[in-house]
Amino acid sequence: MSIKEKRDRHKEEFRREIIDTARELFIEEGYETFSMRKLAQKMGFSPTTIYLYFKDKDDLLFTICEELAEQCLLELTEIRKQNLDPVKKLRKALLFHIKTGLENPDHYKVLFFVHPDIYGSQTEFMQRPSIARDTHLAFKDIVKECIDTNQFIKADPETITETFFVATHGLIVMSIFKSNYPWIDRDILAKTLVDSLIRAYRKQ
Amino acid sequence: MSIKEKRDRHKEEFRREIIDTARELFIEEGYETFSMRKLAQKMGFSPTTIYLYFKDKDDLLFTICEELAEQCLLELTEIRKQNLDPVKKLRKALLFHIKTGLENPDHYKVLFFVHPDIYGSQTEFMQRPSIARDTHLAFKDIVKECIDTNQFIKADPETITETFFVATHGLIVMSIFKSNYPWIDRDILAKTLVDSLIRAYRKQ
DNA sequence: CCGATAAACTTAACAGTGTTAAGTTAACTT
DNA sequence: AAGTTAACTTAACACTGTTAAGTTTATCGG
Repeated sequence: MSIKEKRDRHKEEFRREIIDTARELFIEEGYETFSMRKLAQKMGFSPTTIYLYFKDKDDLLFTICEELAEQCLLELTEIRKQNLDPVKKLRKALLFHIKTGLENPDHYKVLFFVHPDIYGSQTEFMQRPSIARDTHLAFKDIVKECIDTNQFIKADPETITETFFVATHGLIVMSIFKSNYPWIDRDILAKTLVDSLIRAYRKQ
Repeated sequence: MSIKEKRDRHKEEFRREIIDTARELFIEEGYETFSMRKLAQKMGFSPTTIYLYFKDKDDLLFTICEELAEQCLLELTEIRKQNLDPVKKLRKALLFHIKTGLENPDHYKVLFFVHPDIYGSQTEFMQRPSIARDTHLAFKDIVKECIDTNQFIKADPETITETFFVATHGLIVMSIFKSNYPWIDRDILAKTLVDSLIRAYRKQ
């Protein structure tokens, strides 16, 4: 069994090597011009070899981007655990979401613009463990905290979470795809957006 | 000159024919699978012919989508002229923006996800006449009206306009690319988002 | 009416893309 | 040593957008 184990480990290592080289190429080339053939050439292998380790291009790119999403989830969990005012935590979390998106435009593109139906239905999404699900739940928990501590008006946490998410998502996406937008300063718009959203749900 | 005019008119007509056929194909195929070769085949021409009327694929698709954007601008101008409470007008305009995006996902994709730098810098964008510019200005004017009639707090109209725009944009984009999102009802989320944004800037 | 010019359109090709069936080489098992 | 299996490659399919060069067609001046 030791030999089989060794082979398996080697296979794992090679998979990692593909991921790492792919990430490099992906970052220097960007989503639009990344190609399986370029990756294969960079690795000194034939393009078909990659298909022995990944189902297809989307599968590979998604693996890369999920690793970034995982890091973000960790950071988000960190924010959630901090001994801070829930509203301040929410603000921090939303601004962190925006910051991460803006700093990793290509990763963000893959996470939200390829694999169109990876989410499935809501129940599917909520049952199957995924980083996207856990991130959503982390945000929702902070929102719940805001309501439970009477700082937010009584409203459906799910609705608030989705409202906040799409709004921040919009800022990221617009900034990523239109290089000169927003016209006003990015950071100011980010803060204004987040503060506006919070103000709409804050009591008094 | 009459013959030259006739030729020019014919050329115009043929251009229109390409646009109309392309829109048909574009709507039935969607952005991802629309191709110049399919269009040429549908028209009974060689693919190269299209390049005599349009610079490239993006140019053609953008022309199609700008026509929809033009219609929307007209509708928006209509709303602006209505004898209504400015805040109600703003609400109507924002909901109309969302509705149009959701009803024409492929057009929306082209308008915001191809031609990444058509906008240019803010001054360029503001000087060169374009539908995007006029739409932006139309929204901003409604926002100004809300401030001038003392219904909105005193804040920079440009900042508010951009904040509102990216937020609604986010809802549209998320709905378009993730077919099952949002989990809660689309229309409810749209109303919640718009009302939240307005609430954040409304006096009292 | 005829030859020159210009416009309209096509053929064939370039340079790519993702992906797969089939074949080859190398390593391990019996 | 022979058979099996895993790893990897070759060659091809079926596409994509785009362009240089060639052909057909129609208009214009003499």
